[in-house]
Amino acid sequence: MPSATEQKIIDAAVRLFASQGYDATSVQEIVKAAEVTKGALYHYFRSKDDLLFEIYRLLITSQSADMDRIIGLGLSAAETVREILASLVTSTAERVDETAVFVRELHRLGEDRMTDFRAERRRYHETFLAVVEKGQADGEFSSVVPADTVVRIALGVVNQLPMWFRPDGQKTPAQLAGEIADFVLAGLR
Amino acid sequence: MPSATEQKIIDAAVRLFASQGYDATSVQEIVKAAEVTKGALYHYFRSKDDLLFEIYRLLITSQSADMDRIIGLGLSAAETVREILASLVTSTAERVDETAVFVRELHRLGEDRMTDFRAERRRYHETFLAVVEKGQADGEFSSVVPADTVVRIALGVVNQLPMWFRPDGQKTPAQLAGEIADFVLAGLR
DNA sequence: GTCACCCTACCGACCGGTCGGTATGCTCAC
DNA sequence: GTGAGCATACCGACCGGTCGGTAGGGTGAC
Repeated sequence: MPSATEQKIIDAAVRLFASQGYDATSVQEIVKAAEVTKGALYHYFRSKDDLLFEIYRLLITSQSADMDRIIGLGLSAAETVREILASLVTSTAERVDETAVFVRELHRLGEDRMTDFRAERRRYHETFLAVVEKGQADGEFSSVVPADTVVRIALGVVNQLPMWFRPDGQKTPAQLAGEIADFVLAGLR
Repeated sequence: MPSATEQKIIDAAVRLFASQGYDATSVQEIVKAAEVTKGALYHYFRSKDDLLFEIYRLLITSQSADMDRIIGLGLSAAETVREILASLVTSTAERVDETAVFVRELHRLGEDRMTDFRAERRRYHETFLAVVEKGQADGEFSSVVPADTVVRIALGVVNQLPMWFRPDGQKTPAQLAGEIADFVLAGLR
């Protein structure tokens, strides 16, 4: 449970990192935007890197929880794929800044954290892959395109969302989620 | 026609920007890796930003030329989409570093260059879009998923390629290009 | 009740070091 | 001789991080 000050710092950092990039954003800028002081920032975070990592952690945690919940519903392969994509697209659309930072600054993770992260992403990737493969094995999905390529495409699309999705655009996140799910499922027929 | 020195600088910069990011790479590092001096770098490029932009320019120019060439062949919609994707995927696979830098550091473009870039990307996007829309109008493609979403998905996948494609992996660029084209076309049936 | 004692939360001036960029001059092909 | 193609020494701005200090609230001994 983050304090109000901590939350202000994270919010400001996400916004600035998303619009300028991590390195191009100074700690001074963050504290100014968050209306706190440097002392406050370094009271809550051990380093600028730590702050970045906290942003990642919040995002990954929530995405993994979503996926686990959907898998737990025990739906058919097609329905599971649709739900996973819909949940991913809508949650990403709601947090475009976090996702933009995440995608763009991933390489800044240190050795240890990168290892942790890769393990978590691998788990995520393979859970999704298993759903597609099961659908193919059961004959619910076509096997023309290998399952791993399908998963790569599907997750890649979501990561690119921040590049073109605009909250004030014509399509609501839910609409978009539906279209993307339709397209991916069509490719699996 | 860039001189040998100029080329060495660009190559080194691409490699370093791709692995560490633009801001995290100092001009000192670049000249050291390129085995030239700062004087040489600032003889050919007006600023570090200029160097980055030159990398963009080379990539965009070649991609646009590829697309124009394919459109000029006058193939069917399906064949055109397949060729565009195949060409994009293989050329991106051959230049993962450039593409990684491009995707990651886009936001660093200044006002003017960003405007130029958006115009060029818009042109690219709409040329592709026109092909898909024509295919849908002619009944060659399904219209279940709106053309603009299909184009976004297709181009998004390519931009994400550097995140997971490995030149020493199991799949050749050509194989991958085929699979991606298959999947996109399947979604258009 | 109150005062000594702490503790968390926060402040902001300051530091060593690095960065992008420049000024100046050499050298060699033409 | 003169200009393109570099090399080298150097500059001022700014950066992430530190550190001595403070404000204010909780708490337990008396």
